[in-house]
Amino acid sequence: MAYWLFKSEPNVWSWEDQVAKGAEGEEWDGVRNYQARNNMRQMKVGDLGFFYHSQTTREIVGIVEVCAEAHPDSTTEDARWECVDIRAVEPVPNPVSLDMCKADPRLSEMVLVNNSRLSVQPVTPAEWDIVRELGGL
DNA sequence: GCCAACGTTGGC
DNA sequence: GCCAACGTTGGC
Repeated sequence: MAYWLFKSEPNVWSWEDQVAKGAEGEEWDGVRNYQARNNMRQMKVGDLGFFYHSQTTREIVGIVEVCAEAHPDSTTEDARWECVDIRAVEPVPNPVSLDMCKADPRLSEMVLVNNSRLSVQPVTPAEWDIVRELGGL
């Protein structure tokens, strides 16, 4: 079981959009970055992830679960790009902002803090627990 | 809206 | 295979 973080601009695909998809889930398509794709290739069904809103509120707002492993991205003909499907599991009661992550010394190695441009990131089990706790879960 | 950081592309 | 130019992302 591994942990991840998915970043999305809420005006393009928000947590509310993800929740509306329900248990069926939705393709995490549109990723055109090799590092992010390689992360998705490593995902297994049942892996959990944080859902992060970039650009606007900059906070972790929900928990998602991988419900389909990497497959071709339906939004391109280019066979290089693959994506997984994810479904919403539960909201984070107290969204965890980027500032909160930066302020917590235990999260100083978090990819979100150090490489803000990577859109699909790994999260360590220790970071997972800390962020859940900060979020009130 | 600006700009720094980063990734990708393409000429050589 | 290097590197300059360019495009994109995302925090501020």
